[in-house]
Amino acid sequence: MAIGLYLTYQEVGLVIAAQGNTAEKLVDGARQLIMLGGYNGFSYADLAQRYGIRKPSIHHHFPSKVDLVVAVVEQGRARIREQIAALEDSSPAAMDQLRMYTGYWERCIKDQSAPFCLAGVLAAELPSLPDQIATAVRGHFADLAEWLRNVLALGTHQGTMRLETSPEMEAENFMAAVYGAMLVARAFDDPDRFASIVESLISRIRVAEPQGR
Amino acid sequence: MAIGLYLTYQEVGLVIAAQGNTAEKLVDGARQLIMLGGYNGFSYADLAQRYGIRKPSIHHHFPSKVDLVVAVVEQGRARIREQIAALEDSSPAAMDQLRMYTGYWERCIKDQSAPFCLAGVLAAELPSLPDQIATAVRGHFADLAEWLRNVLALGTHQGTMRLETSPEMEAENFMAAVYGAMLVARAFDDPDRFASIVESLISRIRVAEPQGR
DNA sequence: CGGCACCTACCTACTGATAGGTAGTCCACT
DNA sequence: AGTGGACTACCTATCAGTAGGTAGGTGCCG
Repeated sequence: MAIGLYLTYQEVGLVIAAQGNTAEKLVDGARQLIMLGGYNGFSYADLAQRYGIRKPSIHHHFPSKVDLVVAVVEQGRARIREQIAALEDSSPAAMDQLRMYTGYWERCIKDQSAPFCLAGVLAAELPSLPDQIATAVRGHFADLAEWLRNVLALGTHQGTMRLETSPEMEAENFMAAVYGAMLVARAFDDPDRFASIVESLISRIRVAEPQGR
Repeated sequence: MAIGLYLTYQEVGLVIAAQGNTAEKLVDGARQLIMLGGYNGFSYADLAQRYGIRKPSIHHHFPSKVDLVVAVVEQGRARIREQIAALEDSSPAAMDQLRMYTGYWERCIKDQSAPFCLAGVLAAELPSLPDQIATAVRGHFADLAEWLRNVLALGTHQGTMRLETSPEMEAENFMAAVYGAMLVARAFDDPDRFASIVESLISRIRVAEPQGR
C-alpha cells in the first residue's frame, strides 16, 4: 500500500494518503482502527482527522457507522475469497496453502501492518455489536472454517497431513489455535509467540517428509 | 450469587441487587458488561441504571473509569490466585487441576454466566487501552502462563501428561487454544464448540490410562 | 450526656468534550 | 445542467468527570 504524508490546509498534522478513492480509504482506515480498539474504539472524528476531511463527508460515503463497519468486514471477506482462489491456482498442495495462510499472518503481525484479525477483535465484543455487523463477523468465521476444513481434507487426501479426528473438528481446533495465538502475541506484545504456536500447530498435522526430501 | 429484583423509587425498572457493598456490586457489574462489549462497550450510566444509583455515586467509589476497570481485572487475578491455591489443596493431581480449569470455563460458557474471559476481551483491544489497564491485563496472562507451565511440568513428572515440547511452549499452546476456543464458541454462538476443542486439546496431552483403570 | 468533628455514601446540577448524524450549500467535472 | 463529493453549521444524546450539598453514622472531648 502506498503511504504518503502531507499537510492539510487547516491544521498542521499528519494525514495519511492511502491509494484509491475516499470510500476505499475510509474502509481501510476503519479497518486499521478497529484492529487496534474494536468497534467502539474509533469514531468518525478519528477517521476525518486521519484523512484530512470533515466528519459529515464520511456520512456521505457511509450514512451510518454500521454501514461503514459492515463494509469493512465484507471487504475483508471478499479479499479472503480472492486470496483463496489465487492460492488454489498458485499451489495445489494443501500444506502449501495452509503455510501461506499462516505465513500471511506471521508477516502481518511481525511488521504490525495488521497485528490482529479484524474479525477476531470484533468477535471478542460480538454480543454488544449491532446485528448487521455481528452477522458479517459470523459469516467470516463460517467462511474460514469451511476453507480450513477443505484444505485439511485435501491434505489428508494428498498424504501430506494426518488428522487425529475429522476435518471439521480439526479445522475448528486449528482456527481456535490461530486466533488464540494472535491474542497471546498481543497480550505478550511479542510477534514471535504467534509464530511458535502456529509452528507446533502445523507440525502436529504434517506428515513427516521422507528423509531424502 | 444472589440476584434479586426490586423497583427503585424514582423509575420503574429492573435493578439488579448483587450481594456485597456498592463498590463490590459495581466491580461485578462492570465485569459482566466488559465481558459483553469490552472497555468502550459500557459506561458509568449503564452501571448507574443497573444498580439504581446516580452516576456520580460511582465516581465516589471509583474516581475514574480506569480505576474501576483496573479493580475489575485485579479482582479477577486475585480470585484466580485463590482458586489455584484451593485447587492445589483439593487435588495434587495435575491432570485433575487442568480439568478443573477447563471445566470451570465450560460451565461458565454453557450457562452464559461468564461467556468469555474478561481479560480475553480486553486483550483483543489492548493497543487502545489506558496503560494501567493494559498492564493489569498483561499481568493476568503472565499469571496464567506461569500456572499452566507449572501444571504441565507437574503432570509430566506425575506421568499423567506427555508433552511434545517444553512446558513453556506447551503452556502457551494450551492457553492460545483455550482462548481461541472461547472466541470460536462466541463467533458460532455455540458453547459446545468450546468443550469439543478443549477435549481434543487435553486428549493430546493426556497419557492413556491403563485399560483396567 | 451533649455537642462537635469527621466520615461514608449518596444526591442534584452541572461542565466541556465527543459521539453519531442531519440540513443545506458550494463547486468542479462531466 | 446534473451529479458526486466535499464543505459549513448545526443537532441531540451521551460521554467521563466535577462542584457542592445532604443524610446518617461514628467517635471523641468536655
